[in-house]
Amino acid sequence: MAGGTLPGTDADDDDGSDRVVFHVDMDCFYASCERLRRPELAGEPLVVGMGYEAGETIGAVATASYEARAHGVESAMPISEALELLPRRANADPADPDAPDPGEAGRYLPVDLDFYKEVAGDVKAVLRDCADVLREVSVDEAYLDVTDRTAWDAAGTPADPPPSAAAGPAETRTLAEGYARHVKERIEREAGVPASVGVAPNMSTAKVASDADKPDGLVVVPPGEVEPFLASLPTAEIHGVGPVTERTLAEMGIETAGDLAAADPDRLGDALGDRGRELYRRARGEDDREVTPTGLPKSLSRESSLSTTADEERKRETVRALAADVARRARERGCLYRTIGIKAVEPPYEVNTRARSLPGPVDDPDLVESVALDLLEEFAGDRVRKLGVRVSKLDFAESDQATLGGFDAGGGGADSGGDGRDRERGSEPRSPATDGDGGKLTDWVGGEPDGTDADDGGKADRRTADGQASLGDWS
DNA sequence: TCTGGGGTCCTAGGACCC
DNA sequence: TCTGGGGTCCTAGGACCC
Repeated sequence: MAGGTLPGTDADDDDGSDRVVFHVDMDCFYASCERLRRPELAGEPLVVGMGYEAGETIGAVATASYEARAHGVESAMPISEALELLPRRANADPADPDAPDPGEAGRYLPVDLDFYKEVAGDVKAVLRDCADVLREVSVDEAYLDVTDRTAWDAAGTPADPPPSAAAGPAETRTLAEGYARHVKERIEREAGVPASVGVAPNMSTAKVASDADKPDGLVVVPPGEVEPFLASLPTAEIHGVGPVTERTLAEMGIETAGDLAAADPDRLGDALGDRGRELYRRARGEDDREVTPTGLPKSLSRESSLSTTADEERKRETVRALAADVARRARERGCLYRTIGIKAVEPPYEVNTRARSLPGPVDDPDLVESVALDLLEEFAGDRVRKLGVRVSKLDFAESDQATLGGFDAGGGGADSGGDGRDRERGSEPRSPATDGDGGKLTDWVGGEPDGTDADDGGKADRRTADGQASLGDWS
């Protein structure tokens, strides 16, 4: 075992393993990044909108600074609604008596993900340096297993008065708390953005802890205090409880994590399936998931909203663009895909998905387009408000190392983790369509959505409805 | 809350195979 | 021809997360 650095870190745990898990959660990350490069925005209400363009009212709130949240602006809120709560500061003209009060106005900026990824790269560098196992959940969130770097032992000398931030009995400060503070301060110093850190013996509790005192929080939940820490929280605070589950639980009389922990697991299982039993365990602080490094993606997709339309050419044009983009990203990341799908959202908000699997993995932009367009045919004549294209059943085995980590070298770099390491190299260098067994192309290119044409011995009449595009690659 | 974009995982039914 | 059960793969939808 690598470095049982501290006395008592290794095998003294009674209940199997007292791991030390950190959950690091950047505070309103996009807003913090904007302030990093525009310090004059500090202290001002700031809204970062996705799908937003300067001066427009379209899009949704990706991140609101805490100052903006004080005005009621929330994540995912339409920009138009946010603007009613918090007018644009640009409109606050002191000379105009009708203009909003500058003190009651905020800044609105569009999302600049490439820049945020650069900053996230700095954060990631600190985290990698501080932990043996790092799982990046998203651009602004990660789990660290630091069991081998610190411990739950009480910190030695109570040199200074407890900073009071940590939950739990302040008098029992632990080495883990000190280490978390160190990590937090390094992030702030080296990346220039604030983070909240939750410290606990497992992932799900650490997650809740990082959320418990945002922003700039540090909440430590030692092994013995997990259940009491969780007990008073509303069920929605438990990771995995969304609006639907929250309602279901409430109907069962379960309002808090404490209620959940005391509920009958079989009853939860009946109501919610395996998830119910899992949530029961989490509410009790039981979570033995290992912190594992971020893996490679399982799917890649693009979608975009349209003003509701039934215009066929408009829909097809949108799908073509989305398909091209998805295919390009797949190629950049050096992955093949075996399933191509679309999403069509009809008003008011009916989500439809259709997908078709291929005989073997491919990297073929033309095929993505033709299959996506073909799947779209089913919605001919329907009004849609959003369209999407997705590839899945990804296969990185054949990818050349060069492109694997190669999300554009420059600004965009530092993409989410999973830089292609590990991965049982699948022995056979698979090339597109090797195991394709030739026939039945019509099953997935051109032709009717399904089943028709009884595939008569797979004669593969290579000229199909409209899928001529890339069949060549396959025969 | 009339809803932006990129993901993950789970469930359920059907096809197909043995 | 009737029939059981198990396993796998596929598609579609749903809930959830950030």
